[in-house]
Parts: sequence; C-alpha cells; structure tokens
Amino acid sequence: MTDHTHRSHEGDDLLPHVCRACEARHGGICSVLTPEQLTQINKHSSRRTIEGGAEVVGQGESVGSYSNILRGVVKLSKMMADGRQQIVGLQFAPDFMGRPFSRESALTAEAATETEICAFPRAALERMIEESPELERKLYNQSLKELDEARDWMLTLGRKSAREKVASFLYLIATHIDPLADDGFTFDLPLSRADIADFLGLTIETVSRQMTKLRNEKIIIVENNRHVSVPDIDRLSAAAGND
Amino acid sequence: MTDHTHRSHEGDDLLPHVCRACEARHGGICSVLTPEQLTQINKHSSRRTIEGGAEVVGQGESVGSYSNILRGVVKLSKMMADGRQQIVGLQFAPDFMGRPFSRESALTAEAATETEICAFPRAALERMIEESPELERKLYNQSLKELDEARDWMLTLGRKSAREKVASFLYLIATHIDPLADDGFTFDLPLSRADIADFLGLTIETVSRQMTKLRNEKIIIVENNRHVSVPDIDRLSAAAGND
DNA sequence: TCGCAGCTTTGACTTTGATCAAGTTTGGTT
DNA sequence: AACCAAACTTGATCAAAGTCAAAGCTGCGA
Repeated sequence: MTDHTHRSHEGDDLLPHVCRACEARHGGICSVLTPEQLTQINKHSSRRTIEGGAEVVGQGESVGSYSNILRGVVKLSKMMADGRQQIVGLQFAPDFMGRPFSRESALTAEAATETEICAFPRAALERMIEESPELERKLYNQSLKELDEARDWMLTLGRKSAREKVASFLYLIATHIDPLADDGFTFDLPLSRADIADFLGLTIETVSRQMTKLRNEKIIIVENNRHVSVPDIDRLSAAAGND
Repeated sequence: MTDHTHRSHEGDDLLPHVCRACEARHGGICSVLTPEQLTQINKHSSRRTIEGGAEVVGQGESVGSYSNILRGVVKLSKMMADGRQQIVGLQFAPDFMGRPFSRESALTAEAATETEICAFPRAALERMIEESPELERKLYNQSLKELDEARDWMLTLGRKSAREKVASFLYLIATHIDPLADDGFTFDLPLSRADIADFLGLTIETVSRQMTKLRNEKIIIVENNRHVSVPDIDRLSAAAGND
C-alpha cells in the first residue's frame, strides 16, 4: 500500500502534473475520469486566476468554456432591466461551473473573492461527456445538488425574516468554507454587505443592522467587518430558523 | 407515410396500449424510449388519478416510486418547523416527478388540481436508467430546466414587489397551462389564493389585493375567483417586471 | 332553494424593512 | 503618518406588506 498522505492516489505518476494536487480530483468532476481521460482533457485545459469582483461569464453572453473552481467563491446572479439584482447561487471549490447543452448563459458568474479555475473549451468537455457516462452522471448529480440548494434558498427568500435570512447566510458560509482555525467556526466572509444583501433579497442597511443584533447577542463575533467567529453553531442554526 | 393525426407514431402498434395516446410519449421521458423499453417498463407502471389537495409524497418520507404527470398540476413545497410554507416548484404534464439517487424526499409533492400520473417503482426506473443513456440525458435535461426555473423564481421572490409577484405568477400560469379558449389566454387557476401566497412568499390578503388592482387596471379579467382571461399578455408581462 | 362552510375580499391598524441622510471604520496610497 | 475612497454602521422617517377582524361570495348538500 502506498503512502496516502497529501491525498495522493495510487497511479498518480500517470496523471498530468497539474492534476496531481488538484482539488477537483477529490470530489470534483475530475474524480470520475481515468488518468488517460485526464491527460486528454488536459491538452485543452488552462488554469486561470480571477481577481475578486471580475466577471467570468456575463448574462446573455455565449459560453465558450466550462470550468472547475479550484479555490475561492463564485457568485451566480440575475439582473432585471432596472438594475435590481439577485444572487441565485454560490459556488465553492471543487464545484463545476457551466450549463451543459445551452449556448447562452442566463446568469452572470462573478468571482466573489480571488478565485482560481481550471477551464476547458466547450467542445472538449462535450466530447468527453459523450464518451464517459460516469462524467455525465457526476454532472447530473451536481445539478441535482444545485437544485436542492436553490429550493432551500427559495424557502429562505420567501418565508424568513431579515434576522433569519442573515443568520441563514452566515450558517451557509460557516458550513461551506474551510475554517481558518480549528477552534470551531472561524472564517472570512467571501461577500461584501452589498453582495449579502443581493443574496438575501434585502438592503445593505438591513443586513448591517441584523449583523449588529447577532453580534450584540453574542451569536457571532465580528472583527474588521469580514472576519467572523461562531462560538456555538447550534445557536446560529436556531437563529436561522432551522427548527 | 402513415397518418400522423392524433399524434400517432409509426410503429405505434408495437407500443403498449396505454402508451399510444400518452402525453409522456411527446416531450416526456418516455419519448426517448424504444417500443421494447416501453413494453418493459409498462409491466411495472400503473396509472393513478389523484384528487386535488392529496399528497403524493411527504417531506422526509422515503420515495417508493417515480412518476410522469399526464394531466393536472403538482405543487412541490417545503415547510418549516413552525408551519411556514413555501412552494418551490410547480410541475405540469408531461413533467417527470422524483429525485433520482436519493431515497428521501426533501419536498412534499401535492396535487394542486385533480391529477393523473403514471407511476414506476424505483428499481424498475433505475434499472432502465442504467441501460439507457438517452433516458439519463433526458432526466438530466429536465433537472437543468427545473434549476433554471428555480433560479428565475428566486429573482421573483427576492427582488419583486407584491404586484410584480402576482403578475409573474399569472404570467407563469398563462404560459404553461393549455388555454381553455383559443381567443388568447383564458384559463382556470390551478391554485387557491392560499397556494398562490405560499408560492409568492406573500399572505392571502396581499395576493387578493393585488389581484383586485390588476383587475381594476383591466390587465386581467376574473370570473368566479378561479377563471382568468388575459386580454393583452404583453401588459401582464410588463406588470411582472419582465423589462 | 335554503343554509352553511370554506374561500375570498375589504377595511383599519401595526410591523417590518426600505429609503434617505449622516457618520464611522478600514485599508490602501502617498 | 496622514489622507482618501470605499465599505460599513447608525439614526430618523416612510412605505409596503402583514395582521386582525369583519363581511361577501360560491358552491355544495340537505
């Protein structure tokens, strides 16, 4: 049995060099590909770093590529003609980004924080989907997961109070971001107050007020606006209305 | 060339009898199955009529079967511990109902109107998915469609006014239900005011007031609460905030 | 056809969150 | 270290939607 620290795989020496330590090999779509397939797709893939705030794909633009998120957080949003905006999803590493079988994006994808992605041209990925039922199954499962998440969020948007919405957001981040310390739940918020408002269907001011209240109740500890600690995740969960 | 009226297919004589005039043969998941596969799945399928208001699957229940909607409208909803409820999706014929690869339902499915379904046992459908990539592709595409719809609705829930929400709902129904007359858009609402409120994240009273306003503005004509005509679909679309 | 239950509408009042308007903090830049 | 712009917080006021209460409809069953 070979050494399994650093998440190494048996047969890693057959893998393309860039894939060896890649997030997407573990849980991401690349986890269902064979070394040969990885070598194949790697001929066309390219890694890119996207600075926070930069747009990955614009609403209505044609989509030239798919990608895996290797690091960072990406917001998916929709905008109305008059400028009102709603964030309809957040994607974390090692999520797959892109809408198969559709040339046009109905969404804007924007990096919330500095983000690293691994991009593939449409055609290369689509060819691989045709050849690999496991890949298609993996993509199908991710879209089912996103559908579940979207529907959970619809309950939050439609039926929760501002306080519960803000607590729900903090709970979501606390449970999806790698914690900075292992003393429980400490993290940096990947979104600005304006983004949080767009995610929750609230205004910046309401978000700020509810954060202040949760801080006063000691449910969260905030430093420098972005840095948050949650001493008791169950109290936060209760504030979010999760029974 | 054989007669194509009544949506008949060449080779229909090979089909199971019940499938010949079935909605799901046209656009539904059965449209990708061969006559042999239809014969196979039909050994296990059963048609059922569900009265309006009856539950198909309860939140947290284990799911014993999948089904196609042949007629009627099904609401998918989520409920919080304290009873607050949100409808997270509406399904129309010939949509497929069920969440592959998950034993438990996170949703309640309830017939909004009298509904007819064609149900298959889990195992039979899952076996057929393994054997038919076309079927899996079809299911994948339906879940992508549902994801798009869920995200559209998130924008409605998070960022639209009560008036725009009610208009959005009416627009959705007008464009998804087979019209009663061909004089444009006339239909019976499949949902009660309480259901509409649960779909829009509003109260019954607010829904009622906004319906009254739209009626006074002649954007809709309402008779007997449930019967609605839309003289000018573009005005309704504008009221819904679709630019 | 009368009555009744459930659904829907309407009205008066309250509450929540939005808006408008200052301040304050933060982090980067000179 | 001082300045500046951007992000965030706080306060006062306002409007939209919720709540509570009562009255109309509608359609069904006796």
